[in-house]
Amino acid sequence: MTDSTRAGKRERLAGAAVRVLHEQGVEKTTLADIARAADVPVGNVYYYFKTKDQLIEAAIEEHGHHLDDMVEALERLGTPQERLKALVQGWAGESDLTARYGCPTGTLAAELDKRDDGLDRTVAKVMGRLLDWVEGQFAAMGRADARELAVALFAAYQGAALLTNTFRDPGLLVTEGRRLERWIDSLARS
Amino acid sequence: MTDSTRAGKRERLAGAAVRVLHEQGVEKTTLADIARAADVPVGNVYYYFKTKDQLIEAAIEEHGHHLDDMVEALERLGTPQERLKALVQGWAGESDLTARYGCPTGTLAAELDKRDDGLDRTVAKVMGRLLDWVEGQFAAMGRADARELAVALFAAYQGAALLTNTFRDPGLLVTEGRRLERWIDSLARS
DNA sequence: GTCTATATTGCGATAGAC
DNA sequence: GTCTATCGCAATATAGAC
Repeated sequence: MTDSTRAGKRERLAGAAVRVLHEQGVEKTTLADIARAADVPVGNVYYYFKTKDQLIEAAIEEHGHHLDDMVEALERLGTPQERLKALVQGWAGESDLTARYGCPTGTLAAELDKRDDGLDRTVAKVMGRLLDWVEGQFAAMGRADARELAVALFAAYQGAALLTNTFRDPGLLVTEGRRLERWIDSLARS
Repeated sequence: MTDSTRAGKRERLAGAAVRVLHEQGVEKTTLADIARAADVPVGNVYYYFKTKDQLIEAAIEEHGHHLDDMVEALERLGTPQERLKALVQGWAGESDLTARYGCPTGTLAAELDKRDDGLDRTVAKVMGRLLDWVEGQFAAMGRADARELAVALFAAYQGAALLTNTFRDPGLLVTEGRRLERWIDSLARS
């Protein structure tokens, strides 16, 4: 195992793809862009991934693992409302990156929907896992309408991320985050 | 003026572009796709638009006029909360189309952000006009935090449209629409 | 297993006939 | 003004040398 294969080129490519796809979007990103970011020769990509679609799929799953790790960290907090508010604070903490490139999950979902391949189903699954977890938190708060609340919270973030990106204004996401925290508190009290 | 130039090929092209760009996305749409939809020969497009970007720009402005017309119709309603609720109902009424292709404005904004040209600023202006109008309605309701509320309402819709599209479930937008209507009512009463 | 050189394709854009 | 034929380029994918 030489130094150049350290960490595995396949993993390097998938990891670089997550970053570059977020910054440039799926359509504007070439295999050369990802290969350069991963420090792997262009033609070599096809040894690890048969098609561009397979590399994108690996990137989506890698991104899904990031989200799973985040959820795992949130689980350590004491109450559901603390966990949800920490989730919102995490989103607000990425407001600068979001202003530049949008929400990684949301932009991916929007773009992949326009393609013929089935990759939009893959992002939908990743997004669905996080949405289910949010629903679980509201359910733990004793809310019968947990699903509807989960959709509302997640949609509020996704929309705020889109506006933040469109108007290049990180403050929008921060302000909306504070509003959502107050909203979560109000639900916990009722 | 022959029959084939009726309505103007330039207008036909811009109008067809609005539809096709919504359905297929900017990147997947070729000039040939738009020309076919407008029933205009491919090469002829360049007589009316010097570049693909200019055609997209014309499509954005055409879409902006649609939104302006919608706002004009809403203006005829008696109270700000009626106008805002009618806006939400209009969004919910497009839930099937939204499940298939997403919000026309939001998907356009997300995609154009990834491009080098300045077209993302053009969509931002169009979206900004609608956002300003919503803000004006909340202000007319006597709310000092009108801007924040406008962002919250618009973001809630944009996010719900994204989830509706991602999960291919029109019901999400309908349910979220009802929640937003109750929210508007609660603001009017306070 | 790794990398280079090249085949292939599809699209934006242009030249120029009518 | 309208349309056809084609150029040029960029990007995916492959063949095959090392």
